Amino acid sequence: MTGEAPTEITLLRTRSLTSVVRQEIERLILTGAIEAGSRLNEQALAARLGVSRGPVREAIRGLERQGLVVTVVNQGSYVRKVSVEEALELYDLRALLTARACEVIAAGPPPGAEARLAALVEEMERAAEADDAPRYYALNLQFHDALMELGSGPRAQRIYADLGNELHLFRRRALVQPEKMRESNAEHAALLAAFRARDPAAARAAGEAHIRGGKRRFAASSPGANSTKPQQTAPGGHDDQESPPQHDPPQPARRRRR
Amino acid sequence: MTGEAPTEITLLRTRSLTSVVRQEIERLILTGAIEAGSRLNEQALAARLGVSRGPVREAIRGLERQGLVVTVVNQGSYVRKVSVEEALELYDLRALLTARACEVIAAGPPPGAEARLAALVEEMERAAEADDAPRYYALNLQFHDALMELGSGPRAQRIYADLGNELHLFRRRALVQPEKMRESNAEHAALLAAFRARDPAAARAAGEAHIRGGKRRFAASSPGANSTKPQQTAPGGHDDQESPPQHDPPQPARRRRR
DNA sequence: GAAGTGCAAATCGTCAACAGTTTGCACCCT
DNA sequence: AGGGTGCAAACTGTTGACGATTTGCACTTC
Repeated sequence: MTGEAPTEITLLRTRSLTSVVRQEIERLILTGAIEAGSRLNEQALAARLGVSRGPVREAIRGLERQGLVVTVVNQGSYVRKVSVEEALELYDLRALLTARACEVIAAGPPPGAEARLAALVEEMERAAEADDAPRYYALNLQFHDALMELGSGPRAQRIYADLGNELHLFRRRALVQPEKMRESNAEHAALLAAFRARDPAAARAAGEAHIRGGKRRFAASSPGANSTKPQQTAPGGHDDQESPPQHDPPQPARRRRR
Repeated sequence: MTGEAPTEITLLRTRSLTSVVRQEIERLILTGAIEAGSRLNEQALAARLGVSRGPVREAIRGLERQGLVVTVVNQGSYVRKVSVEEALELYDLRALLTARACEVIAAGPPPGAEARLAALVEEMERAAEADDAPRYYALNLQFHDALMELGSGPRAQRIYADLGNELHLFRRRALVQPEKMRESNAEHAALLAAFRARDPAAARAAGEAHIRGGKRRFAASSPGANSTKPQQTAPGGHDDQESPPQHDPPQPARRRRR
């Protein structure tokens, strides 16, 4: 062919296959196409993506470090299952980062920051009135991303994003309920007011309160918070430093075929 | 069995080769044996560790996600070089996490926590008086790890550890100066006092102040904070999402042989 | 003499294959 | 009939090899 468009082949020149594969697997996990707790079959994934097992394995290692999957030695990799306790900690950490970002923004907001945030709050208001939960959800995401972008460095933003992804793994993300949207957006408005007042302490408090509110709403909608033990968490304490006395079958999720 | 000691062979049964390789490469990087900015030669590493290139590549992917190395497509992986700006952000984030941990500890210290921390401060005091910087450094590390362990969840601890590792990449860690040790340990003592007083707010402030003090001491000892641009940082904004208009040779660190 | 061009070596990215381990079913024994 | 054992298939872990790209030196040319 003479006039080749930027097809897949062309993309491979500027981006490693491993990178593409990881992004795709990550997408599959986050959208729930792979569902938490299930096994990642390497050759099945390789076949599905039309590549060899090498890139797939490398991609999985990255995901492992990212906290999305856990791997058992001669057994395979599983999509990580976050327990209630872990999810709550994730909320706490996000609260910490958000609060800090809000503090910074209030101390010296970049030009256009307030207008941008105000516009988002405005749109969320309309979405809430229309009971358009998906739209509210998307806007809310944008709002928080903007918060982190305006008030944090790149490293903090990445941590925040990673925490968000991990949170997705908590058995089917709790959907926002229509009623909660107004409550949530009221907190957004309070945050905005603190920004306008140039009050860092108030902004920090409002930011933390907002995420804690989200945590509370999350905990309330959590399905009973199944009292089973945290069961399958990250292998070692640090990551994989040493794990001598610990070897429990990740879960009885059977291999399905044969 | 006849009584075989846990030799290398035995270890391979319980721990993937990739895991061992990654830990080793990480050690090489953190101890400075590989020095920041230099290239990671895959087959050289493979030969050195006595394995094939596969595990080495997988290990590098993990390190990449961890933020210790950056990879350019058809060129190779480099030990990441953190700029002054990035190092300062890392300090900020550690301050955030430490402050939170201190707050939690002061709110309800686990049994034995205060005694454990007090003992460490005591030892650091003696090390400072003896001008034993290496020992002080090690004890200080223990102290902060203990802080995180006592006042944070596992996820926060891992983030903290990762940030610490990244900080090691800032061109030859600034050594603690004899004089600074007393200053630093005084802050430790203040923290301890806040714990004993069960004053979360004071503990939080003291914790944050301490890390900020460390940041200040670090910035002061920073070699001029070379005013060159951040040059080689993480490729894309988020990680590797998309990086179309960016392709600068990581650095003119030449390939050395031929 | 300096800049541009071409070639060859080194190295990365990817693939296919081999060995070891785990797993699940079927069979056998009690 | 219930439980234990053995075997075979599937899958992971690792290796070696091939093709593609980059890079640095040498040569040519202005």
